Amino acid sequence: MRVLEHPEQEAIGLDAVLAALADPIRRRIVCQLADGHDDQACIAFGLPVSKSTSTHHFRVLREAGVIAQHYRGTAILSSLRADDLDARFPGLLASVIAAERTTGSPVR
Amino acid sequence: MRVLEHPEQEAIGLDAVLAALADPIRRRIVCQLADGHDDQACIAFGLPVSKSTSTHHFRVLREAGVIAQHYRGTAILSSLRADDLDARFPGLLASVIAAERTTGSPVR
DNA sequence: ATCGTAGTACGATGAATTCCGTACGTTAAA
DNA sequence: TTTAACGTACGGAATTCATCGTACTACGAT
Repeated sequence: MRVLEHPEQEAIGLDAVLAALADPIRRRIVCQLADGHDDQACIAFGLPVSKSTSTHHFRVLREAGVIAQHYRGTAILSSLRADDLDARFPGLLASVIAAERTTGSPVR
Repeated sequence: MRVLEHPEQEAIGLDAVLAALADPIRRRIVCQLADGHDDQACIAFGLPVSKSTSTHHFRVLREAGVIAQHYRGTAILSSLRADDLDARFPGLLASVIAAERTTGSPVR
């Protein structure tokens, strides 16, 4: 089983996090995770992009330290690293999610 | 005197704001403005880039709606649009500034 | 053992970004 | 009026990014 690299909490960088959250598709993923959908495969997010592009976006989020991923069978389950993010950048994730909810495009 | 375009408060986009704040030079500008240095010309920020690159970064911040700019003589004074940002994306600017202060590179 | 599903690797492409230097415009000061 | 200061416009080079298709691997189910 392949190993999925995750940055340690102290290694999470503001540049990477903000850049990761600057993309609407990635914010959509984050919002769905925040809604509690951390038990579904990447493919089940219904993103309007190809499978390989989807892989790319999940990887950017993981390498930035925004999400954690682990295998379950052939699927990968993702979850928000809300605690790590809030410890390092207090309030940041919450304000971005709130902003996306109020001004972003509705999902579907 | 040339006109400096600024987006209306309702037209400020989360994509543009996050992308603008994802750059360390631009966060440095924002932090200096938050420190009250809104009475100095762009050139006085002591940025480690050329004059034309500096112009570029200030323009990105202005067009994203993060800062306001107006001429005074040949100089341009910039200020944070903290109220507009907080109205549209509550808490976002504050958390980014706090994050930059605690984890970013110190400004000289 | 075969097949299907979830995701990855790789390479390509086009668009956007970062940065620079040079030349120019506008305004204030000498 | 001449000069200096501040910023812009433009063009170019290097880099990064989002996206895709195709081919592949890993795992589970049949």
